[in-house]
Amino acid sequence: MSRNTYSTETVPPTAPAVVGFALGPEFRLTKQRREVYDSLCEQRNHPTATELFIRVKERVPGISLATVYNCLETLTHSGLVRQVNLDRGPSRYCPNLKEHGHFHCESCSTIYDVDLPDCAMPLPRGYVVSRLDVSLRGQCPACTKAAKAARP
Amino acid sequence: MSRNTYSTETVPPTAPAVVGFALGPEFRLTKQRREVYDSLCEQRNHPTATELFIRVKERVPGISLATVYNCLETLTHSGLVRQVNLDRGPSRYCPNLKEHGHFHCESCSTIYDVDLPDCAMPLPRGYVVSRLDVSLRGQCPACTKAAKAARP
DNA sequence: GATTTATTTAGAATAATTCTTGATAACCTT
DNA sequence: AAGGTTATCAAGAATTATTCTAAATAAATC
Repeated sequence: MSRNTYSTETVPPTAPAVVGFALGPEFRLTKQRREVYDSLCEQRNHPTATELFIRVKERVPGISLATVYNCLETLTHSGLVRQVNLDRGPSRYCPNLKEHGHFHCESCSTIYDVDLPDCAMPLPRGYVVSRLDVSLRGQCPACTKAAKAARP
Repeated sequence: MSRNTYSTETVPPTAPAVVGFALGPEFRLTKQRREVYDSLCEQRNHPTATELFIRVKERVPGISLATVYNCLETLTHSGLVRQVNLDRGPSRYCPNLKEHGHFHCESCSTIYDVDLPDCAMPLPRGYVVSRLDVSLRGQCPACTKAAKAARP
Protein backbone atom coordinates (compact mmCIF):
# COMPACT_ATOMS: atom_id res chain seq x y z
CA MET A 1 0.00 0.00 0.00
CA SER A 2 1.47 3.27 -0.99
CA ARG A 3 1.76 6.78 0.19
CA ASN A 4 -1.72 8.16 0.17
CA THR A 5 -3.94 5.39 1.37
CA TYR A 6 -4.27 3.88 4.79
CA SER A 7 -4.76 0.17 4.82
CA THR A 8 -6.85 -1.66 7.33
CA GLU A 9 -3.74 -2.12 9.43
CA THR A 10 -2.03 1.18 9.12
CA VAL A 11 -4.73 3.71 9.71
CA PRO A 12 -3.21 6.48 11.79
CA PRO A 13 -4.24 6.51 15.41
CA THR A 14 -7.23 8.67 15.96
CA ALA A 15 -8.69 8.21 19.37
CA PRO A 16 -7.75 10.38 22.27
CA ALA A 17 -6.27 8.12 24.91
CA VAL A 18 -9.17 8.69 27.24
CA VAL A 19 -12.40 8.49 25.37
CA GLY A 20 -14.26 9.67 28.42
CA PHE A 21 -13.03 13.19 28.00
CA ALA A 22 -13.65 13.34 24.30
CA LEU A 23 -17.22 12.16 24.69
CA GLY A 24 -17.85 15.38 26.49
CA PRO A 25 -19.73 16.13 29.65
CA GLU A 26 -23.09 15.73 27.99
CA PHE A 27 -22.50 12.06 27.23
CA ARG A 28 -21.77 9.21 29.57
CA LEU A 29 -19.04 6.75 28.84
CA THR A 30 -20.91 3.50 29.16
CA LYS A 31 -19.65 0.00 28.59
CA GLN A 32 -21.65 -0.25 25.39
CA ARG A 33 -20.22 2.94 23.96
CA ARG A 34 -16.72 1.97 24.84
CA GLU A 35 -17.08 -1.48 23.32
CA VAL A 36 -18.64 -0.16 20.15
CA TYR A 37 -15.86 2.34 19.83
CA ASP A 38 -13.15 -0.20 20.57
CA SER A 39 -14.55 -2.70 18.10
CA LEU A 40 -14.72 -0.01 15.47
CA CYS A 41 -11.07 0.83 16.04
CA GLU A 42 -10.04 -2.80 15.84
CA GLN A 43 -11.86 -3.57 12.60
CA ARG A 44 -10.92 -0.55 10.57
CA ASN A 45 -12.70 -1.77 7.48
CA HIS A 46 -15.60 0.64 7.59
CA PRO A 47 -18.16 -1.76 9.04
CA THR A 48 -21.89 -1.24 8.96
CA ALA A 49 -23.91 -1.02 12.15
CA THR A 50 -24.99 -4.62 11.74
CA GLU A 51 -21.45 -5.85 11.16
CA LEU A 52 -20.30 -4.03 14.27
CA PHE A 53 -23.27 -5.37 16.18
CA ILE A 54 -22.23 -8.96 15.44
CA ARG A 55 -18.71 -8.21 16.52
CA VAL A 56 -19.60 -6.33 19.69
CA LYS A 57 -21.99 -9.04 20.75
CA GLU A 58 -19.04 -11.32 21.41
CA ARG A 59 -17.99 -9.01 24.20
CA VAL A 60 -21.33 -7.68 25.32
CA PRO A 61 -23.72 -10.52 24.59
CA GLY A 62 -26.84 -8.66 25.68
CA ILE A 63 -26.32 -5.65 23.45
CA SER A 64 -29.01 -4.79 20.95
CA LEU A 65 -28.72 -3.49 17.42
CA ALA A 66 -30.63 -0.37 18.40
CA THR A 67 -28.00 0.30 21.03
CA VAL A 68 -25.23 -0.03 18.48
CA TYR A 69 -27.06 2.54 16.38
CA ASN A 70 -27.46 4.77 19.41
CA CYS A 71 -23.82 4.47 20.37
CA LEU A 72 -22.69 5.22 16.86
CA GLU A 73 -24.91 8.26 16.77
CA THR A 74 -23.49 9.50 20.05
CA LEU A 75 -19.93 8.83 18.96
CA THR A 76 -20.59 10.60 15.70
CA HIS A 77 -22.11 13.59 17.45
CA SER A 78 -19.20 13.87 19.82
CA GLY A 79 -16.88 13.83 16.84
CA LEU A 80 -15.01 10.61 17.61
CA VAL A 81 -16.44 8.72 14.69
CA ARG A 82 -17.34 9.60 11.17
CA GLN A 83 -20.39 8.24 9.42
CA VAL A 84 -19.59 7.28 5.85
CA ASN A 85 -22.41 7.14 3.35
CA LEU A 86 -21.66 5.80 -0.08
CA ASP A 87 -24.52 5.93 -2.49
CA ARG A 88 -27.56 4.21 -1.07
CA GLY A 89 -25.74 1.57 0.87
CA PRO A 90 -26.01 1.19 4.61
CA SER A 91 -24.01 3.70 6.61
CA ARG A 92 -20.50 2.72 7.48
CA TYR A 93 -18.40 4.01 10.30
CA CYS A 94 -14.86 5.25 10.46
CA PRO A 95 -12.75 6.23 13.47
CA ASN A 96 -10.12 7.97 11.37
CA LEU A 97 -10.36 11.60 12.46
CA LYS A 98 -7.89 12.93 9.94
CA GLU A 99 -9.65 14.73 7.10
CA HIS A 100 -9.85 12.25 4.29
CA GLY A 101 -12.00 10.90 1.49
CA HIS A 102 -13.12 7.41 0.58
CA PHE A 103 -12.36 5.26 -2.40
CA HIS A 104 -14.80 2.45 -2.98
CA CYS A 105 -13.59 -0.40 -5.17
CA GLU A 106 -16.40 -1.64 -7.39
CA SER A 107 -14.78 -5.04 -7.76
CA CYS A 108 -13.85 -6.06 -4.23
CA SER A 109 -16.01 -3.54 -2.34
CA THR A 110 -13.14 -2.48 -0.15
CA ILE A 111 -13.28 1.07 1.10
CA TYR A 112 -9.96 2.87 1.31
CA ASP A 113 -9.30 6.06 3.16
CA VAL A 114 -7.59 8.49 0.82
CA ASP A 115 -5.91 11.84 1.18
CA LEU A 116 -7.59 14.93 -0.12
CA PRO A 117 -5.79 17.37 -2.36
CA ASP A 118 -4.80 20.42 -0.40
CA CYS A 119 -6.48 22.89 -2.66
CA ALA A 120 -9.61 24.72 -1.51
CA MET A 121 -13.08 24.48 -2.99
CA PRO A 122 -13.71 27.43 -5.32
CA LEU A 123 -16.82 28.55 -3.48
CA PRO A 124 -18.24 32.00 -3.98
CA ARG A 125 -18.08 34.42 -1.05
CA GLY A 126 -20.56 33.82 1.74
CA TYR A 127 -20.69 30.06 1.86
CA VAL A 128 -19.74 28.66 5.25
CA VAL A 129 -18.65 25.06 5.08
CA SER A 130 -19.10 22.82 8.08
CA ARG A 131 -18.37 19.50 6.44
CA LEU A 132 -16.81 18.13 3.30
CA ASP A 133 -17.43 14.67 1.88
CA VAL A 134 -15.41 13.27 -0.95
CA SER A 135 -15.94 9.81 -2.32
CA LEU A 136 -14.59 8.00 -5.31
CA ARG A 137 -15.60 4.80 -7.01
CA GLY A 138 -13.55 2.69 -9.31
CA GLN A 139 -11.03 -0.08 -9.20
CA CYS A 140 -8.28 -0.46 -6.66
CA PRO A 141 -4.76 -1.41 -7.73
CA ALA A 142 -5.16 -5.06 -6.75
CA CYS A 143 -8.37 -5.47 -8.76
CA THR A 144 -7.02 -3.57 -11.73
CA LYS A 145 -4.04 -5.87 -11.78
CA ALA A 146 -6.19 -8.98 -11.38
CA ALA A 147 -8.46 -7.85 -14.21
CA LYS A 148 -5.48 -7.33 -16.49
CA ALA A 149 -4.08 -10.75 -15.69
CA ALA A 150 -7.43 -12.42 -16.35
CA ARG A 151 -7.69 -11.33 -19.97
CA PRO A 152 -4.60 -10.72 -22.03
CA MET B 1 -25.61 34.39 -7.01
CA SER B 2 -22.01 34.58 -7.94
CA ARG B 3 -19.53 32.96 -10.22
CA ASN B 4 -19.30 29.40 -9.08
CA THR B 5 -22.79 28.31 -8.27
CA TYR B 6 -25.70 27.67 -10.55
CA SER B 7 -29.04 28.83 -9.23
CA THR B 8 -32.27 27.07 -9.92
CA GLU B 9 -32.75 29.30 -12.93
CA THR B 10 -29.32 29.50 -14.40
CA VAL B 11 -28.14 25.92 -14.47
CA PRO B 12 -26.30 25.44 -17.72
CA PRO B 13 -28.17 23.51 -20.36
CA THR B 14 -27.39 19.88 -20.18
CA ALA B 15 -29.71 17.82 -22.28
CA PRO B 16 -28.90 16.84 -25.80
CA ALA B 17 -31.63 18.31 -28.00
CA VAL B 18 -32.96 14.91 -28.84
CA VAL B 19 -33.17 12.76 -25.78
CA GLY B 20 -34.04 9.78 -27.87
CA PHE B 21 -30.56 9.45 -29.21
CA ALA B 22 -28.94 9.98 -25.87
CA LEU B 23 -31.05 7.30 -24.24
CA GLY B 24 -29.28 4.87 -26.49
CA PRO B 25 -30.58 2.02 -28.57
CA GLU B 26 -31.09 -0.18 -25.55
CA PHE B 27 -33.72 2.08 -24.05
CA ARG B 28 -37.03 3.23 -25.48
CA LEU B 29 -38.04 6.83 -25.30
CA THR B 30 -41.44 6.50 -23.71
CA LYS B 31 -43.83 9.25 -22.74
CA GLN B 32 -43.12 8.58 -19.07
CA ARG B 33 -39.37 8.84 -19.47
CA ARG B 34 -39.66 12.01 -21.47
CA GLU B 35 -42.01 13.62 -18.98
CA VAL B 36 -39.90 12.62 -16.00
CA TYR B 37 -36.87 14.06 -17.71
CA ASP B 38 -38.63 17.25 -18.75
CA SER B 39 -40.03 17.81 -15.27
CA LEU B 40 -36.61 17.29 -13.80
CA CYS B 41 -35.17 19.90 -16.13
CA GLU B 42 -37.90 22.39 -15.27
CA GLN B 43 -37.57 22.07 -11.52
CA ARG B 44 -33.85 22.15 -11.16
CA ASN B 45 -33.99 22.05 -7.39
CA HIS B 46 -32.76 18.51 -6.95
CA PRO B 47 -36.12 16.89 -6.31
CA THR B 48 -36.63 13.49 -4.78
CA ALA B 49 -38.43 10.75 -6.68
CA THR B 50 -41.60 11.47 -4.75
CA GLU B 51 -41.44 15.20 -5.42
CA LEU B 52 -40.98 14.50 -9.11
CA PHE B 53 -43.79 11.99 -9.03
CA ILE B 54 -46.23 14.61 -7.74
CA ARG B 55 -45.12 17.00 -10.42
CA VAL B 56 -45.19 14.54 -13.30
CA LYS B 57 -48.63 13.32 -12.31
CA GLU B 58 -50.07 16.64 -13.45
CA ARG B 59 -49.08 15.76 -16.97
CA VAL B 60 -49.33 11.99 -16.87
CA PRO B 61 -52.08 11.36 -14.33
CA GLY B 62 -51.83 7.58 -14.46
CA ILE B 63 -48.12 7.40 -13.74
CA SER B 64 -46.98 5.44 -10.72
CA LEU B 65 -44.20 6.14 -8.27
CA ALA B 66 -42.50 2.90 -9.25
CA THR B 67 -42.38 4.15 -12.82
CA VAL B 68 -40.78 7.38 -11.74
CA TYR B 69 -38.15 5.31 -9.97
CA ASN B 70 -37.73 3.15 -13.07
CA CYS B 71 -37.42 6.15 -15.35
CA LEU B 72 -34.89 7.81 -13.11
CA GLU B 73 -32.87 4.63 -13.00
CA THR B 74 -32.90 4.39 -16.78
CA LEU B 75 -32.02 8.04 -17.20
CA THR B 76 -29.22 7.68 -14.71
CA HIS B 77 -27.86 4.61 -16.45
CA SER B 78 -27.91 6.31 -19.80
CA GLY B 79 -25.99 9.18 -18.26
CA LEU B 80 -28.57 11.92 -18.74
CA VAL B 81 -29.27 12.33 -15.07
CA ARG B 82 -27.18 12.20 -11.97
CA GLN B 83 -28.36 10.66 -8.75
CA VAL B 84 -27.37 12.78 -5.78
CA ASN B 85 -27.13 11.16 -2.37
CA LEU B 86 -26.55 13.39 0.59
CA ASP B 87 -26.12 11.59 3.87
CA ARG B 88 -29.02 9.29 4.53
CA GLY B 89 -31.67 11.40 2.86
CA PRO B 90 -33.73 10.19 -0.05
CA SER B 91 -31.94 10.27 -3.39
CA ARG B 92 -32.23 13.46 -5.36
CA TYR B 93 -31.83 13.90 -9.07
CA CYS B 94 -29.90 16.37 -11.12
CA PRO B 95 -29.85 16.89 -14.89
CA ASN B 96 -26.72 19.02 -14.81
CA LEU B 97 -24.17 16.95 -16.71
CA LYS B 98 -21.25 19.24 -16.06
CA GLU B 99 -18.89 17.81 -13.46
CA HIS B 100 -19.83 19.50 -10.22
CA GLY B 101 -20.30 19.05 -6.52
CA HIS B 102 -23.18 19.84 -4.19
CA PHE B 103 -23.50 22.27 -1.35
CA HIS B 104 -26.30 21.53 1.05
CA CYS B 105 -27.44 24.42 3.24
CA GLU B 106 -28.25 23.19 6.72
CA SER B 107 -30.57 26.13 7.35
CA CYS B 108 -32.76 26.32 4.26
CA SER B 109 -32.01 22.85 2.87
CA THR B 110 -31.32 24.20 -0.58
CA ILE B 111 -28.88 22.22 -2.63
CA TYR B 112 -26.56 24.23 -4.83
CA ASP B 113 -24.47 22.91 -7.64
CA VAL B 114 -20.89 24.03 -7.16
CA ASP B 115 -17.74 23.98 -9.21
CA LEU B 116 -14.96 21.63 -8.30
CA PRO B 117 -11.40 22.79 -7.93
CA ASP B 118 -9.39 21.74 -10.93
CA CYS B 119 -6.72 19.93 -9.01
CA ALA B 120 -6.51 16.15 -9.13
CA MET B 121 -6.95 13.72 -6.29
CA PRO B 122 -3.58 12.64 -4.91
CA LEU B 123 -4.26 8.95 -5.42
CA PRO B 124 -1.44 6.44 -5.42
CA ARG B 125 -0.64 4.71 -8.68
CA GLY B 126 -3.04 2.00 -9.77
CA TYR B 127 -6.36 3.43 -8.68
CA VAL B 128 -8.80 3.80 -11.56
CA VAL B 129 -11.53 6.30 -10.82
CA SER B 130 -14.89 5.96 -12.48
CA ARG B 131 -16.82 8.48 -10.44
CA LEU B 132 -16.18 11.34 -8.07
CA ASP B 133 -18.69 12.69 -5.58
CA VAL B 134 -18.10 15.84 -3.64
CA SER B 135 -20.60 17.27 -1.23
CA LEU B 136 -20.45 20.07 1.26
CA ARG B 137 -22.71 21.06 4.11
CA GLY B 138 -22.94 24.40 5.77
CA GLN B 139 -24.70 27.69 5.41
CA CYS B 140 -25.42 29.45 2.16
CA PRO B 141 -24.82 33.18 1.80
CA ALA B 142 -28.48 34.08 2.25
CA CYS B 143 -28.80 32.12 5.48
CA THR B 144 -25.48 33.34 6.82
CA LYS B 145 -26.63 36.88 6.25
CA ALA B 146 -30.04 36.22 7.80
CA ALA B 147 -28.40 34.64 10.84
CA LYS B 148 -26.15 37.65 11.31
CA ALA B 149 -29.07 40.05 11.04
CA ALA B 150 -31.11 38.08 13.57
CA ARG B 151 -28.63 38.46 16.42
CA PRO B 152 -26.40 41.48 16.70
C1' DG C 1 -51.56 -6.66 -38.44
C1' DA C 2 -49.35 -10.33 -35.57
C1' DT C 3 -45.57 -11.24 -32.64
C1' DT C 4 -41.95 -10.29 -29.67
C1' DT C 5 -39.98 -7.60 -26.15
C1' DA C 6 -39.67 -3.75 -23.12
C1' DT C 7 -42.20 -0.95 -20.08
C1' DT C 8 -45.77 0.32 -16.88
C1' DT C 9 -48.73 -0.32 -13.00
C1' DA C 10 -50.29 -1.56 -8.37
C1' DG C 11 -49.32 -3.54 -4.62
C1' DA C 12 -46.45 -6.52 -1.82
C1' DA C 13 -41.87 -7.08 0.01
C1' DT C 14 -37.45 -5.54 1.75
C1' DA C 15 -33.79 -3.22 4.25
C1' DA C 16 -31.96 0.20 7.02
C1' DT C 17 -33.00 2.99 10.46
C1' DT C 18 -35.77 5.28 14.00
C1' DC C 19 -39.17 5.34 17.54
C1' DT C 20 -41.53 3.81 21.82
C1' DT C 21 -41.85 2.09 26.26
C1' DG C 22 -40.49 0.09 30.30
C1' DA C 23 -36.26 -1.52 32.61
C1' DT C 24 -31.56 -0.51 33.98
C1' DA C 25 -27.49 1.84 35.01
C1' DA C 26 -24.82 6.01 35.85
C1' DC C 27 -24.37 10.15 38.29
C1' DC C 28 -25.37 13.44 42.05
C1' DT C 29 -26.85 14.80 46.50
C1' DT C 30 -26.95 14.19 51.03
C1' DA D 1 -23.85 4.29 51.07
C1' DA D 2 -29.07 5.32 50.24
C1' DG D 3 -32.26 7.85 47.51
C1' DG D 4 -33.49 10.58 43.71
C1' DT D 5 -32.73 12.15 39.04
C1' DT D 6 -31.62 11.61 34.48
C1' DA D 7 -29.45 9.27 30.71
C1' DT D 8 -29.10 5.04 28.49
C1' DC D 9 -30.44 0.41 27.09
C1' DA D 10 -33.30 -3.42 25.20
C1' DA D 11 -36.95 -5.40 22.51
C1' DG D 12 -39.92 -4.96 19.35
C1' DA D 13 -42.99 -2.08 16.59
C1' DA D 14 -43.07 1.49 13.15
C1' DT D 15 -41.32 4.20 9.40
C1' DT D 16 -39.25 5.39 5.02
C1' DA D 17 -37.17 4.86 0.77
C1' DT D 18 -36.68 1.71 -2.46
C1' DT D 19 -37.06 -2.65 -5.01
C1' DC D 20 -39.52 -6.62 -6.52
C1' DT D 21 -43.43 -9.28 -8.65
C1' DA D 22 -46.83 -10.30 -11.81
C1' DA D 23 -50.15 -9.06 -14.87
C1' DA D 24 -51.50 -5.47 -18.30
C1' DT D 25 -50.01 -2.32 -21.81
C1' DA D 26 -47.32 -0.17 -25.28
C1' DA D 27 -43.48 0.00 -28.47
C1' DA D 28 -40.77 -2.04 -32.00
C1' DT D 29 -40.12 -5.70 -35.32
C1' DC D 30 -41.46 -8.99 -38.61
